[in-house]
Amino acid sequence: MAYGVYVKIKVATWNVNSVKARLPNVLAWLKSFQPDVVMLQEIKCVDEAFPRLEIEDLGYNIATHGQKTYNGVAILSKSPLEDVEPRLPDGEGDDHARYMEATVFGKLRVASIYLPNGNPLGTEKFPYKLAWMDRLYAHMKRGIEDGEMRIYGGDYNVIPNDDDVYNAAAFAGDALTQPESRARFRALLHLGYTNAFRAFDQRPHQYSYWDYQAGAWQKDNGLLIDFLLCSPQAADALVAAGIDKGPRGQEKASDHTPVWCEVEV
DNA sequence: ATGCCAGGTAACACCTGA
Repeated sequence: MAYGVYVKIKVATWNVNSVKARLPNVLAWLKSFQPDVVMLQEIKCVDEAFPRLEIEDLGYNIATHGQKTYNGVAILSKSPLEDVEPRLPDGEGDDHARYMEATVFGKLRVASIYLPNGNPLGTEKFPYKLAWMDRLYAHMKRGIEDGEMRIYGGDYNVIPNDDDVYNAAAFAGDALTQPESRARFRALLHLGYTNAFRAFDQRPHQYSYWDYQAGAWQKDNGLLIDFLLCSPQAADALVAAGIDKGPRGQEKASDHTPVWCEVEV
Protein backbone atom coordinates (compact mmCIF):
# COMPACT_ATOMS: atom_id res chain seq x y z
CA MET A 1 0.00 0.00 0.00
CA ALA A 2 1.37 3.35 -1.02
CA TYR A 3 1.71 6.09 1.57
CA GLY A 4 -1.30 8.31 2.01
CA VAL A 5 -3.54 6.24 -0.24
CA TYR A 6 -6.86 4.98 1.01
CA VAL A 7 -7.67 1.29 0.54
CA LYS A 8 -11.08 0.20 -0.68
CA ILE A 9 -12.47 -3.01 0.81
CA LYS A 10 -15.39 -4.65 -0.99
CA VAL A 11 -17.55 -6.58 1.50
CA ALA A 12 -20.43 -8.87 0.53
CA THR A 13 -22.95 -11.19 2.15
CA TRP A 14 -24.53 -14.16 0.39
CA ASN A 15 -26.83 -16.94 1.55
CA VAL A 16 -25.67 -19.66 -0.85
CA ASN A 17 -28.14 -22.41 0.17
CA SER A 18 -25.48 -25.18 0.33
CA VAL A 19 -21.91 -24.26 -0.53
CA LYS A 20 -21.31 -27.71 -2.02
CA ALA A 21 -24.29 -27.56 -4.37
CA ARG A 22 -23.37 -23.95 -5.20
CA LEU A 23 -19.60 -24.30 -5.61
CA PRO A 24 -19.42 -23.54 -9.38
CA ASN A 25 -21.62 -20.46 -8.86
CA VAL A 26 -19.59 -19.28 -5.87
CA LEU A 27 -16.25 -19.70 -7.65
CA ALA A 28 -17.49 -17.92 -10.78
CA TRP A 29 -18.85 -15.02 -8.73
CA LEU A 30 -15.68 -14.65 -6.61
CA LYS A 31 -13.62 -14.48 -9.83
CA SER A 32 -15.84 -11.93 -11.54
CA PHE A 33 -16.95 -9.73 -8.62
CA GLN A 34 -13.64 -9.85 -6.75
CA PRO A 35 -14.93 -9.18 -3.24
CA ASP A 36 -12.30 -8.75 -0.52
CA VAL A 37 -14.49 -10.09 2.28
CA VAL A 38 -17.51 -12.39 1.99
CA MET A 39 -19.93 -13.54 4.66
CA LEU A 40 -21.63 -16.79 3.63
CA GLN A 41 -24.76 -18.32 5.15
CA GLU A 42 -26.47 -21.70 4.87
CA ILE A 43 -23.32 -23.55 3.88
CA LYS A 44 -25.20 -26.70 5.02
CA CYS A 45 -22.07 -28.76 5.71
CA VAL A 46 -19.65 -29.53 8.51
CA ASP A 47 -16.32 -27.69 8.60
CA GLU A 48 -14.42 -30.70 7.19
CA ALA A 49 -16.67 -30.80 4.12
CA PHE A 50 -16.28 -27.12 3.20
CA PRO A 51 -14.66 -26.77 -0.27
CA ARG A 52 -11.68 -25.00 1.25
CA LEU A 53 -9.00 -25.71 -1.36
CA GLU A 54 -11.02 -24.46 -4.33
CA ILE A 55 -11.75 -21.15 -2.60
CA GLU A 56 -8.25 -20.76 -1.15
CA ASP A 57 -6.94 -21.12 -4.72
CA LEU A 58 -8.70 -17.83 -5.49
CA GLY A 59 -6.71 -16.07 -2.79
CA TYR A 60 -9.08 -16.27 0.18
CA ASN A 61 -8.49 -17.13 3.80
CA ILE A 62 -11.43 -19.00 5.29
CA ALA A 63 -13.12 -19.46 8.65
CA THR A 64 -16.14 -21.74 8.92
CA HIS A 65 -18.73 -22.58 11.55
CA GLY A 66 -20.52 -25.46 9.92
CA GLN A 67 -23.26 -27.89 10.86
CA LYS A 68 -24.61 -31.02 9.24
CA THR A 69 -27.56 -30.48 6.87
CA TYR A 70 -28.76 -27.13 8.20
CA ASN A 71 -27.52 -23.60 8.77
CA GLY A 72 -23.75 -23.01 8.82
CA VAL A 73 -21.84 -19.76 8.22
CA ALA A 74 -18.40 -18.80 6.95
CA ILE A 75 -16.20 -15.77 6.35
CA LEU A 76 -13.83 -15.45 3.39
CA SER A 77 -11.18 -12.73 3.28
CA LYS A 78 -8.26 -11.83 1.08
CA SER A 79 -6.57 -10.75 4.33
CA PRO A 80 -5.82 -13.06 7.24
CA LEU A 81 -8.72 -13.62 9.65
CA GLU A 82 -7.93 -12.66 13.24
CA ASP A 83 -9.73 -13.21 16.54
CA VAL A 84 -12.32 -15.55 15.05
CA GLU A 85 -15.33 -15.93 17.33
CA PRO A 86 -17.72 -18.62 16.04
CA ARG A 87 -20.80 -17.87 18.08
CA LEU A 88 -23.03 -15.21 19.53
CA PRO A 89 -22.63 -14.85 23.31
CA ASP A 90 -25.19 -16.20 25.78
CA GLY A 91 -26.23 -19.16 23.64
CA GLU A 92 -26.46 -21.91 26.20
CA GLY A 93 -28.48 -24.73 24.69
CA ASP A 94 -28.44 -23.19 21.19
CA ASP A 95 -26.56 -25.57 18.89
CA HIS A 96 -27.47 -23.89 15.58
CA ALA A 97 -24.47 -22.68 13.57
CA ARG A 98 -25.81 -19.23 12.76
CA TYR A 99 -23.05 -16.78 13.67
CA MET A 100 -19.36 -16.09 13.24
CA GLU A 101 -17.23 -12.96 13.50
CA ALA A 102 -13.62 -12.10 12.77
CA THR A 103 -11.31 -9.16 12.19
CA VAL A 104 -10.14 -8.61 8.61
CA PHE A 105 -7.53 -6.28 7.13
CA GLY A 106 -6.34 -5.74 10.68
CA LYS A 107 -9.04 -3.17 11.41
CA LEU A 108 -12.52 -4.21 10.29
CA ARG A 109 -14.62 -6.50 12.48
CA VAL A 110 -17.17 -8.44 10.40
CA ALA A 111 -19.90 -10.91 11.31
CA SER A 112 -21.76 -13.49 9.24
CA ILE A 113 -25.32 -13.86 10.50
CA TYR A 114 -27.97 -16.44 9.64
CA LEU A 115 -30.88 -15.22 11.71
CA PRO A 116 -33.63 -17.78 12.45
CA ASN A 117 -36.57 -17.73 10.08
CA GLY A 118 -39.22 -18.08 12.78
CA ASN A 119 -41.97 -19.73 10.75
CA PRO A 120 -44.54 -20.97 11.30
CA LEU A 121 -46.06 -18.63 13.87
CA GLY A 122 -47.55 -20.45 16.81
CA THR A 123 -44.62 -22.84 17.13
CA GLU A 124 -41.49 -22.59 19.26
CA LYS A 125 -39.64 -21.32 16.18
CA PHE A 126 -40.96 -17.77 16.45
CA PRO A 127 -39.98 -17.13 20.09
CA TYR A 128 -36.60 -18.70 19.25
CA LYS A 129 -36.18 -16.11 16.49
CA LEU A 130 -37.12 -13.23 18.81
CA ALA A 131 -34.83 -14.44 21.59
CA TRP A 132 -32.00 -14.80 19.07
CA MET A 133 -32.61 -11.21 17.93
CA ASP A 134 -32.47 -10.06 21.55
CA ARG A 135 -29.08 -11.74 21.94
CA LEU A 136 -27.90 -10.10 18.70
CA TYR A 137 -29.11 -6.72 19.97
CA ALA A 138 -27.14 -7.06 23.20
CA HIS A 139 -24.02 -8.03 21.26
CA MET A 140 -24.37 -5.26 18.68
CA LYS A 141 -24.92 -2.76 21.49
CA ARG A 142 -21.51 -3.68 22.89
CA GLY A 143 -20.17 -3.32 19.31
CA ILE A 144 -21.29 0.30 19.26
CA GLU A 145 -19.79 1.06 22.66
CA ASP A 146 -16.28 -0.08 21.74
CA GLY A 147 -16.13 2.26 18.74
CA GLU A 148 -14.64 -0.28 16.35
CA MET A 149 -15.28 -0.35 12.61
CA ARG A 150 -17.82 -3.17 12.28
CA ILE A 151 -20.05 -4.66 9.59
CA TYR A 152 -22.69 -7.19 10.63
CA GLY A 153 -23.77 -8.89 7.42
CA GLY A 154 -26.12 -11.69 6.68
CA ASP A 155 -29.56 -13.13 6.13
CA TYR A 156 -31.60 -11.31 8.79
CA ASN A 157 -34.85 -13.08 7.83
CA VAL A 158 -36.76 -9.84 8.41
CA ILE A 159 -38.70 -7.85 5.79
CA PRO A 160 -38.28 -4.39 7.36
CA ASN A 161 -41.06 -2.60 5.48
CA ASP A 162 -44.10 -3.45 3.38
CA ASP A 163 -42.37 -2.13 0.25
CA ASP A 164 -39.50 -4.58 0.80
CA VAL A 165 -41.75 -7.43 -0.41
CA TYR A 166 -43.65 -7.96 -3.67
CA ASN A 167 -46.98 -8.55 -1.91
CA ALA A 168 -47.17 -7.40 1.69
CA ALA A 169 -50.67 -8.81 2.17
CA ALA A 170 -49.47 -12.29 1.26
CA PHE A 171 -46.85 -12.07 4.02
CA ALA A 172 -49.07 -10.63 6.73
CA GLY A 173 -49.00 -13.90 8.66
CA ASP A 174 -45.32 -14.56 8.09
CA ALA A 175 -42.64 -14.38 10.78
CA LEU A 176 -40.54 -12.10 8.52
CA THR A 177 -43.07 -9.24 8.70
CA GLN A 178 -44.37 -9.53 12.27
CA PRO A 179 -44.24 -6.31 14.31
CA GLU A 180 -42.06 -8.10 16.88
CA SER A 181 -39.53 -9.01 14.17
CA ARG A 182 -39.56 -5.57 12.59
CA ALA A 183 -39.27 -3.75 15.92
CA ARG A 184 -36.19 -5.78 16.79
CA PHE A 185 -34.61 -5.06 13.40
CA ARG A 186 -35.29 -1.33 13.81
CA ALA A 187 -33.81 -1.49 17.29
CA LEU A 188 -30.51 -2.61 15.76
CA LEU A 189 -30.52 0.45 13.49
CA HIS A 190 -31.45 2.69 16.43
CA LEU A 191 -28.29 1.58 18.19
CA GLY A 192 -26.50 3.57 15.50
CA TYR A 193 -26.02 1.08 12.69
CA THR A 194 -26.48 2.04 9.05
CA ASN A 195 -28.11 -0.32 6.54
CA ALA A 196 -25.44 -0.02 3.82
CA PHE A 197 -27.75 -0.67 0.87
CA ARG A 198 -30.34 1.84 2.06
CA ALA A 199 -27.67 4.52 2.50
CA PHE A 200 -27.33 4.52 -1.29
CA ASP A 201 -30.67 3.27 -2.61
CA GLN A 202 -34.09 4.19 -1.20
CA ARG A 203 -36.16 2.75 -4.04
CA PRO A 204 -39.00 0.43 -2.99
CA HIS A 205 -39.19 -3.17 -4.18
CA GLN A 206 -35.48 -3.91 -4.32
CA TYR A 207 -34.91 -7.54 -3.41
CA SER A 208 -32.18 -9.95 -2.32
CA TYR A 209 -34.24 -13.18 -2.31
CA TRP A 210 -36.63 -14.79 -4.77
CA ASP A 211 -38.36 -18.10 -4.03
CA TYR A 212 -37.62 -21.05 -6.29
CA GLN A 213 -41.34 -21.64 -6.65
CA ALA A 214 -44.04 -20.18 -8.85
CA GLY A 215 -41.66 -18.32 -11.18
CA ALA A 216 -40.84 -15.78 -8.46
CA TRP A 217 -37.54 -14.73 -10.08
CA GLN A 218 -39.07 -14.27 -13.54
CA LYS A 219 -41.92 -12.20 -12.04
CA ASP A 220 -39.60 -10.28 -9.69
CA ASN A 221 -41.62 -11.52 -6.72
CA GLY A 222 -38.89 -11.03 -4.14
CA LEU A 223 -38.03 -10.09 -0.59
CA LEU A 224 -35.34 -7.80 0.84
CA ILE A 225 -33.93 -9.72 3.81
CA ASP A 226 -30.13 -9.66 3.42
CA PHE A 227 -28.31 -6.70 4.94
CA LEU A 228 -24.94 -5.22 5.85
CA LEU A 229 -25.31 -3.17 9.05
CA CYS A 230 -22.42 -0.77 9.55
CA SER A 231 -21.20 0.75 12.82
CA PRO A 232 -20.76 4.55 12.67
CA GLN A 233 -17.05 4.10 11.98
CA ALA A 234 -17.81 1.78 9.05
CA ALA A 235 -20.71 3.94 7.84
CA ASP A 236 -18.41 6.97 7.70
CA ALA A 237 -16.13 4.94 5.41
CA LEU A 238 -18.90 3.75 3.05
CA VAL A 239 -18.39 4.74 -0.59
CA ALA A 240 -20.83 2.41 -2.36
CA ALA A 241 -23.36 -0.37 -1.82
CA GLY A 242 -25.70 -2.46 -3.92
CA ILE A 243 -27.32 -5.77 -4.73
CA ASP A 244 -25.68 -7.95 -7.38
CA LYS A 245 -28.62 -9.70 -9.02
CA GLY A 246 -26.35 -11.52 -11.47
CA PRO A 247 -25.93 -14.76 -9.52
CA ARG A 248 -29.71 -15.22 -9.06
CA GLY A 249 -30.16 -15.48 -12.82
CA GLN A 250 -27.54 -18.20 -13.30
CA GLU A 251 -28.15 -21.93 -13.68
CA LYS A 252 -28.47 -23.77 -10.36
CA ALA A 253 -28.74 -20.43 -8.50
CA SER A 254 -29.18 -19.90 -4.79
CA ASP A 255 -32.54 -18.33 -3.95
CA HIS A 256 -30.57 -15.39 -2.45
CA THR A 257 -28.23 -13.04 -4.33
CA PRO A 258 -25.20 -11.16 -2.93
CA VAL A 259 -25.59 -7.79 -1.19
CA TRP A 260 -22.37 -5.75 -1.08
CA CYS A 261 -20.79 -2.53 0.10
CA GLU A 262 -17.44 -0.83 -0.26
CA VAL A 263 -15.58 0.95 2.53
CA GLU A 264 -12.58 3.22 2.02
CA VAL A 265 -10.23 2.97 4.99
C1' DA B 1 -55.84 -24.17 3.14
C1' DT B 2 -51.94 -26.27 0.54
C1' DG B 3 -48.44 -27.14 -2.97
C1' DC B 4 -45.40 -25.07 -6.00
C1' DC B 5 -38.90 -25.69 -5.95
C1' DA B 6 -34.53 -27.02 -4.07
C1' DG B 7 -31.10 -29.23 -0.90
C1' DG B 8 -29.88 -32.76 2.42
C1' DT B 9 -30.40 -37.18 4.47
C1' DA B 10 -31.48 -41.45 3.91
C1' DA B 11 -33.87 -44.46 1.53
C1' DC B 12 -37.04 -44.66 -2.85
C1' DA B 13 -40.22 -40.31 1.71
C1' DC B 14 -39.59 -36.64 4.76
C1' DC B 15 -37.79 -32.33 6.81
C1' DT B 16 -36.57 -27.43 6.28
C1' DG B 17 -36.61 -23.24 4.11
C1' DA B 18 -38.90 -17.85 3.46
